[in-house]
Amino acid sequence: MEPVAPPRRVTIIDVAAHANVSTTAVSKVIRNAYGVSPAMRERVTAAITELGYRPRTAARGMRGQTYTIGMMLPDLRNPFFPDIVDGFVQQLDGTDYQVLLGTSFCGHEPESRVTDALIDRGMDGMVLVAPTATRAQLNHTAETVPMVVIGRHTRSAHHDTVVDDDALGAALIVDHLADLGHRRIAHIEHRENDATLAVEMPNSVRAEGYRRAMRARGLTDQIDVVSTSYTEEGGYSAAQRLLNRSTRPTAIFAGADIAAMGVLTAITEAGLTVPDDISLAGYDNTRFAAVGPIGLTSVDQAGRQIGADAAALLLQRIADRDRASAFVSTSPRLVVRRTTAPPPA
Amino acid sequence: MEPVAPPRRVTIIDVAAHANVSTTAVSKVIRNAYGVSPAMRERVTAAITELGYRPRTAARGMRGQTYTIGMMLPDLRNPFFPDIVDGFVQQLDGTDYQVLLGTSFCGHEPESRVTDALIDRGMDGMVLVAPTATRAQLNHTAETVPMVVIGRHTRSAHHDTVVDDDALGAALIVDHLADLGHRRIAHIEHRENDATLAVEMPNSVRAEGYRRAMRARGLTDQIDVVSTSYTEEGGYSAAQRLLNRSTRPTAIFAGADIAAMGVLTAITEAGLTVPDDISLAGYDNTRFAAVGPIGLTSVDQAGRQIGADAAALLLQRIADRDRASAFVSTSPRLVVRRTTAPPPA
DNA sequence: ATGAAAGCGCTAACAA
DNA sequence: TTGTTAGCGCTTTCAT
Repeated sequence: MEPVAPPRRVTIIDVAAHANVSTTAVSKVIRNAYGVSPAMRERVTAAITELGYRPRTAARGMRGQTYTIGMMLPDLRNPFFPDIVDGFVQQLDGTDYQVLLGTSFCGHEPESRVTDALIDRGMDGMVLVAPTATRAQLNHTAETVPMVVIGRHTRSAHHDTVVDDDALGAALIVDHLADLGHRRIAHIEHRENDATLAVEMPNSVRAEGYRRAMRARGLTDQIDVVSTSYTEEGGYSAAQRLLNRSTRPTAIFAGADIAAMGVLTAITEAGLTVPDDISLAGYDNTRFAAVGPIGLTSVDQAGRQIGADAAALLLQRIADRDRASAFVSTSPRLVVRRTTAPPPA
Repeated sequence: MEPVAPPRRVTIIDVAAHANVSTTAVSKVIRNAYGVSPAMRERVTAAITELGYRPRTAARGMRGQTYTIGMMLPDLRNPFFPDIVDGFVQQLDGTDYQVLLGTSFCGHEPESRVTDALIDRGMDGMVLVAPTATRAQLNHTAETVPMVVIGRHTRSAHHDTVVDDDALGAALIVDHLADLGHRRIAHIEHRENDATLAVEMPNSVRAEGYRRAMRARGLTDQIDVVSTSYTEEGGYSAAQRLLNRSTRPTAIFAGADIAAMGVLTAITEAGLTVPDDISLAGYDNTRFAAVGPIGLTSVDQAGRQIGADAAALLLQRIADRDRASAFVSTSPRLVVRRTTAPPPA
């Protein structure tokens, strides 16, 4: 028995022949387009079912639509991102769109490569989560394809934007810690070298919000920011540095829960206890913050809602590319758990 | 100023015209195909750069290749999966392939929908992580597109398979706990209703490995399995049930770290302490297991290696679809931390 | 080594 | 309402 060639895929032509109609009719039926009689629709639908026909996206893509939405995530390890994805996907449930994720793993697949790859694949729409591209690049992309940006603090006429009020969130933490009596409150930020980006990226806005809140509480001389990345390793190494200070902070505010996890490890290894020896707060209120023995004080930024908002905006933009752009800012909420307490006496 | 139409994308024809050559020549250059003089290559490359040309995947897809590999993940929240993705993507680094992720979020976007969507989008290859499709479905898919399956304990002539020896991993935990003196060791499994699938799914194999190991240690009458899902919520509710038993277990073996996190929360809420009151072990050795205050005893199954192996196999299969299929089984490793200790006296 | 031209499977403009 | 047909941007014979 010789190897059987993989059976050719069923095309619109097969369906048309099987139903004794034109390919146009079939095309109209699968697109729910205007101008098909009920009888025609029924015949075609029957043929489609019988033959198990599914349109090839590449062919449709040649004519404009791929029914695919691309999502760019900077990092799959940060447990906050799945919340966004979840809200996004759920909002799209019931539509014809399929969400595909591209991820620029910590740099060894640069963001622009992923974004370009998504464009080259003819996405009908794109969502970029905390992109580090320049404004010009973002606008350029947005002129090519309907786009929503999550996390960047910039208004653009070309794309919609959904952000959390990161400055407020940071202030919530600083005020909470200051109210508890802390003065030496350190912050761990995700490094941002580009000065232009710094005013727009969520990580930088949190850091700046921290500084401002510290000043507002009269703690200007206590401002202490360590730059690393929003990863466990980043939090770990940053905490090591902080714990080695001659006078170590009584509280650490990590800009992301994922970094706070690394901080916890470093604190534990140093033989210290949270919150007796040192207080710790995170950001994002990921599910891991709620885990029993951790009980991390954090800031909730409703990732699912952010994702859902982004999806709704993207659908609108796909429907009308020229509609005025929206800028949605959601309010964060402080979630106090057991990692924050008054400083040791 | 009227709204400017989005500039038409640069095509191969533009490049050909700009370089004064045929489109064939351009095509050959971008594919590194045989039969291009150095001079020709240089001219074309220059034109491509100058015009910023990038081929449209849809058009290439019409002729066979999309340079895209689809990855189906069952759940983005399980922190073990990013490890696999990471290894996979890194192995593909330097090739022309782009990895795109489809995810079937906890069922509200069923697995088959995602798989079909990836096929319809003309993926050059696919990786399915812990798919729940029937063998027949998997084989059918594999006849359509080069495919690697991660996690299923079945040999197939049509696709390659990469698995962890889950039975051994489960035994490592049971033996470890039994050696510590535990007898009432409960297991939390990810439910599998289909009896046929049960012998193939990693979750079921872990549960069966647990049972076998218990019997081998003479603990047959202590076998206690709670079925939920490998999620935090699943672990949480399962633990609640276990802690309400008239005689509660002295140790819990959660089939996944993510479930163990929920168990920790339940234990904490019950006012119990780990490992003094009760021991806990997980599986996957995710990064969260290592976090300081947790220190979860777990089983390492080298997700990055699994991902890398899968990628290597997939590349081979794309190059030669008829090559004999491989079945790679990796050995798990016990990682003892601080959540396991002898049972209370 | 190079180029002309057919065609992949759809959609949409136009005819009937 | 229904069908005919011209492409979309590539790749790939097949000539030259």
